[in-house]
Order: sequence, then C-alpha cells, then structure tokens
Amino acid sequence: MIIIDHNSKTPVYEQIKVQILSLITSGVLSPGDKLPSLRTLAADLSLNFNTIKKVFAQLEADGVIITVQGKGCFVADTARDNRTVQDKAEVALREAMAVARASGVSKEAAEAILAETFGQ
Amino acid sequence: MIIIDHNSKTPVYEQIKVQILSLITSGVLSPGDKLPSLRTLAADLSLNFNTIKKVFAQLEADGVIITVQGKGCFVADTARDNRTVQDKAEVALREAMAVARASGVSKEAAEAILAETFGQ
Amino acid sequence: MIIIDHNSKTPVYEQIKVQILSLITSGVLSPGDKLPSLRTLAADLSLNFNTIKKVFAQLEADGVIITVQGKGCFVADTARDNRTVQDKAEVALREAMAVARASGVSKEAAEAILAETFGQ
Amino acid sequence: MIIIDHNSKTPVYEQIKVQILSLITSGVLSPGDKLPSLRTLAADLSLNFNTIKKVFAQLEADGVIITVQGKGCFVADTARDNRTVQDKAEVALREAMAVARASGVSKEAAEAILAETFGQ
DNA sequence: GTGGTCTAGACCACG
DNA sequence: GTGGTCTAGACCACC
Repeated sequence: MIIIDHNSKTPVYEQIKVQILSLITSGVLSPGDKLPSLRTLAADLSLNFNTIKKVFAQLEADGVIITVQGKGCFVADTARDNRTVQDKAEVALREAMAVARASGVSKEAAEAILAETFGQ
Repeated sequence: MIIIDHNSKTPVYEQIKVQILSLITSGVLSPGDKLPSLRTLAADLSLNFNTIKKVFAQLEADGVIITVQGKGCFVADTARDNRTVQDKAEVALREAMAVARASGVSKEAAEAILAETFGQ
Repeated sequence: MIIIDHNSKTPVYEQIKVQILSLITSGVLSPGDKLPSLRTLAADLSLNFNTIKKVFAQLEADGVIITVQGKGCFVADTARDNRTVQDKAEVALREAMAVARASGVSKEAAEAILAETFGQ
Repeated sequence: MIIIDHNSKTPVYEQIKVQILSLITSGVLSPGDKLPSLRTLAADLSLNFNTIKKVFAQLEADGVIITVQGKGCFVADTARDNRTVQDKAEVALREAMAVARASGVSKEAAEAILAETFGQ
C-alpha cells in the first residue's frame, strides 16, 4: 500500500519511488513480481498518469524494474541490492549529515536519529 | 572562504547558507562579528546582489544574524546553538536517513557516513 | 480582495502579508484553502512575480501557508493562532506604544485607538 | 542620558529622537532649556555628526526645538504638546494595532500591552 | 559606504 | 498549469 502526502514538500513522484523501493528491500515485493499497471496505480492513488509514468521510467533507469511491452512492469532480479539507488541515497545522506553538522547538530543527536531509523 | 558548486542541484543560496552556518558553528565567525557587505560578497562570488540578499534574509529570519541599515550584518549573540536552524537540519537528516534505509543502505554504511562526517 | 497603497512607506510585500493574515484570522480563508497562484496574484495586483514570491516565502517561513511545487500554496492547518506571527506583532505593538507614550500621546488617546481597532 | 542600541532594527536617529521627546514630555527638559551641542552629543554617543544633525533638523521641522545660529538649540515653548509629533506617533500606533489584530493578537493581549506601557 | 525594495525577464522542476 | 532560482539594473533609506 502506497500513501501520498499531498502537503509534503517532497515531490509526489519521489514519495512513490521511495515507497516502492521500501517494498522491495523489505521483501514485500520479490524479484520477478509483477507491479500494478501504470493506469491502475494512477487511478488508485488519484494521480496523473504522467506522474506514475515518470516514477516507473526512473525506476527502470535505475535498474530496479524491467518494463516489458504489453505485459507490464516487473521487479528486476538485481533490484534488492541495486548500487545506483543505494549510491544516490548515500550521497543524499552524506549531504544531509554535512548540513546537520554545519548547523550545529551534535554527533550524539545524529546517532540518536540513526538509531531511531535503523533500530538498535 | 565560500565555494559555490554551480553544477550542484542544491540552490546556490542554500550552499552559501550552510557554509556561513558552518563558519559560525566552527568558530571562524563569532557572535558580534561583521559579515562582508552584501554587494562585496556578491561580487566576490560572482553572484547577483539579490541572491546574497536572500541568503542573509533567511539567516536573519532564523535568528542567526542581525542586519542593521547602513551599517552591515552581524553574527547574532544567539547564533551558535540556534534551535530553529538545528531543528530544520534534524528533520532533513531524519528524512534522508529514512530514504536511505528504504533504498537498502545498511545500518553499517549509515554509521560509516556518520563517522566520516563527524569524525571518530 | 487585497488593496495596495503605493504611497505608503510600508513596503508593498508587507501590506500584502498583513492582508492575507487578516483574511485568515477573519475566517475568509480557512486551513487547507488554496491561495491564488503567484503569477495570477502578481498580475491582479499589477506587481512583479518576485514581490509576491517574497510574500509567500515569508508566510511559509512563519508557518502560515504551505507551498507545494506544481500544485500551489495552501493555508496551513496551524495558520490561525500562529505563535510566531503573533509574537512578532506583539513586539511591534509594544514598540509603537512606547514611542507613542514618549511622544506625549495620552493613555486615553491610546485606549481610543485600541477601541477603534478592535471594536468596543 | 541617551542610550543607543546599535543592534536594534530601528534607525539610530529614530532612537535619539524618541528619547529626546521622552525627556521633554517627562519634564526633564523644559521649554527654553538648551540642548547639548551637535558635536558634543555626537562625541558623547560616538556617532557621526551627520546623524545628530539629521535628528535636530527633524525635531526643528516638527517644531519641538528651535535652532539659533551661533548659540545652540533650545526646547521650543510649544514642545510639550506638539501636534505634529503626537499625530505621527498616533498614526504609527494605529498601524501597529491593525497589524496586531490581523495577526490574530487578541484584544485582551493588546490591552495588557497598553497597561504595561502606560501604567495602570 | 551600508542594507532594502521592486521590476523585468530567463530558465528549471513538478504535475 | 504550478512554484523556484537567478540575473541585471533601478531607486530609496540610513550612517
């Protein structure tokens, strides 16, 4: 199940991307599984078709899914540990961390947030 | 010294903001210190006056600097450990951390980035 | 309806800010309501896009509105009785009151102005 | 005694003006009293001569003081209840009050501030 | 000299 | 269509 927060600052397509990735890394979606069709998903989330199309295009560019003409989209075999995606997330994390440090956030506070997010 | 990466996706004014915050938290700039004039800084960084103006306006809104007409901009007494700024940075860090986790970044990798950023 | 006095000494963007705040506290605009688009409002008031942009940026910084890329600006859920905004206004009022007193304005005159503004 | 807050947003010349007016309305300075010379005052407050000159020019324009070439500046006979000055202060107060109301400040809060400033 | 406001117009990102 | 960033340049207010 994907939930969209229309008031969030992060773009809708980003929210969807992260949640699909999350479904994959958490094992809800396995390599080879079929994803819902673009139009179905667009309808379910009450979003524009083009927005969903953009998400899937980016996921395919990242090697997370594979689109087969006339059949649908499937989770790629290599999806679960996809370097491209992880690399991007790491770069973003590194930046956020640097900003936090520059803003005076303590190492302890950062560690607390890490522990919160990843569990003990 | 402030360095601008024109190829970065993060807006120029954000880059400057972070670096000024960094100069303050690291002690290079102390409360009461005068910042370079808007036009001088704009010229030094080859940027437009308005871009720098935006940076300083936001820093003032966050309570990090104080600007006085005809005199200049000064580091606020309460600039170091400013809650407003730290809170924003923590929220951003928390989000980046969640995205990283969803993308399959391991806890160990996140810890490594944290150690890199904040030192051992 | 927003009215601009180009002869006033208070900047145009301030005038708009106050009037939008007024529309919200008076209930004309409710939390969740969509504000007119930046460019539309700019055109309606015969002002530049950047001037309106500044207004909305400050309202967002104060937590009064929420802006979402590609969708528009919306009145924040917490917009009514927003402490940040009220605090600023109270500080300004306190200063104006002190100046009035120093200038020889009587307590009675001040009370009359208060009654005028807030109603009996 | 006049005190300048260099960190204040209100211009230096305004601060001086208000404080001189305050000295007059409170009776410390009486009509006919001689004010300190421009240069003395500038030196005492460590301010630029032109800043002080501007203050006195405005006070004279407002009919609060009278400048006599080669002799100095004196408090005008009509200074204590000078309409021009009071009117300006009242207009400013009226504006601040309107802004406060628009920002959601309650009538009670405004009354409290009035009581604080003018005493019970 | 300092900061502050506003205009005009270009180009990018999101839906 | 929406908002977001940046440039270039004018004019005002304060010290």
